[in-house]
Amino acid sequence: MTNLSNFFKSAFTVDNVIFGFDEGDLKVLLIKRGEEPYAGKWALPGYFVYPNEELDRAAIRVLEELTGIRNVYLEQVKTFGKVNRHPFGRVITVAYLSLIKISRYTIQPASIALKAQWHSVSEVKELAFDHMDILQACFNQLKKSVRSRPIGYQLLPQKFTLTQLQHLYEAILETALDKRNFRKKILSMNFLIDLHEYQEGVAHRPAKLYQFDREKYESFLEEGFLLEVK
Amino acid sequence: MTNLSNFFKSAFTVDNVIFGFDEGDLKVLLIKRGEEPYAGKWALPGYFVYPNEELDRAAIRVLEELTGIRNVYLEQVKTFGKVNRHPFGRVITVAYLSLIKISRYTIQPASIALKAQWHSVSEVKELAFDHMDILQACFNQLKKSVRSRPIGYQLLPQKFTLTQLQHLYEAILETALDKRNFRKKILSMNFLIDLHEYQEGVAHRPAKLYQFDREKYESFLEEGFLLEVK
DNA sequence: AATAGCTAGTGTACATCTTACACTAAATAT
DNA sequence: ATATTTAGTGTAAGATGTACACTAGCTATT
Repeated sequence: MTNLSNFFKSAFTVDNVIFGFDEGDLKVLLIKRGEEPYAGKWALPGYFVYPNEELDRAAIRVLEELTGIRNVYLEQVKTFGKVNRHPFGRVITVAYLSLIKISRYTIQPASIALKAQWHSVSEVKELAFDHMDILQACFNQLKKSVRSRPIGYQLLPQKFTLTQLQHLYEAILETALDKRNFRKKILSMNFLIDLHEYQEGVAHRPAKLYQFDREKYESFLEEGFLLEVK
Repeated sequence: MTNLSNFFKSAFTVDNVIFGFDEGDLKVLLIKRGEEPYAGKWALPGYFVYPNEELDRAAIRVLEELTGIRNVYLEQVKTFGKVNRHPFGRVITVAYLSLIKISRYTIQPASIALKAQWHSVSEVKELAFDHMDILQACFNQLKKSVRSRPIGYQLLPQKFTLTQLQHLYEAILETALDKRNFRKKILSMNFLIDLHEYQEGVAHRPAKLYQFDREKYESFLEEGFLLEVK
């Protein structure tokens, strides 16, 4: 085949897997589609990339257009390209991942999204296209990445307790962690600042409050680390 | 924009980053392009994906067509999609990675490849398109993945010495490793079989020969491990 | 005022792993 | 006989991982 124009008949989309955390529960943001194909079905918030648009920017734009969410960091995870994954033609999709604090964002469905809602990850059973595969791949990626860099900065209140941080890890890793070992490990990494302040108005012994040492947190983000917790 | 047909004017390609190892040197397989754009320039072996072709299969096909290499395991790494990365239109490319034993394959350039040659990774300075970026990203990925699963099965002779295995790690990680610690670590993982045989005809003390315990090797491939060597 | 209920917070002993480091062994070449 | 080359080996000290149970301090309830 020497006529390259035959190749220029495909399209590509971006799909965003936005994990949300609030008060101990891990969720994923889905939209109810108002456009064919799969109109009326739940799907990941995704859409076509404009011909003159960077992939990363498209992911950001599409997310905002469909859900109203902006100012999130999106990370490319994997590209899905099965021949018949889209009924309208050959469409490959680049999957992006983010993890945000649910209460910090207001969801405003628009464009082809009739609704946009948080769903518990474990309860999602059926999605449009191959979005279940994409969700699964991104969830696996999330679990992996938790072990190699710090999380929490976007997810917890500015002042938080060690128990809150532990619950975040437990939600993502889907496992229980030993309180003492978790504290030892996290504190030894030295990216938390002890505020010498305490919770107020709780019906039990109040917990100490911490915040992230932003500089150290960010240098770990770049360099990565290896955190194994049991 | 409601007319979706405007989106179906793009193309996608696959690009293969094939790392090769033989006798201690880490190389990458490049082709000299015989087609515009970048005719006459060195590039990664990549080409357009057919509209009815799976991405993974396309990567395999393109690699064979351009270089004659087949039966390799290719792993998707990342998708590159800068708007102007291809002068003929919007083309995003999915990068695939493999690591093979150079002497086990015969290179036969064909199709748009005028030549196909191994180049030392560290000496590659300029490539067509954004292929330098792609090469860099794949090299980083290779270094990472070496730490989480076994390598060598495809790269070393069936019977090999621990020093050969160490040289492989050193070539990929671009660092020197401590002989005793490396041996202790590798042997403790238990995926090597001591053959109780020795090198012959070498002008020094002959080394013991080992082979991989295929079952254990493969179960590690699936489950992964965490190997830190210094 | 006493107590029940709840979550916070803490230490240790043991085993395992990491790291740095230098000499002897066994072959060929001269 | 000796030089040259690579193979092969052990240990001590420190760091890290793991399992595990009790006391502290608040509010709510009676």
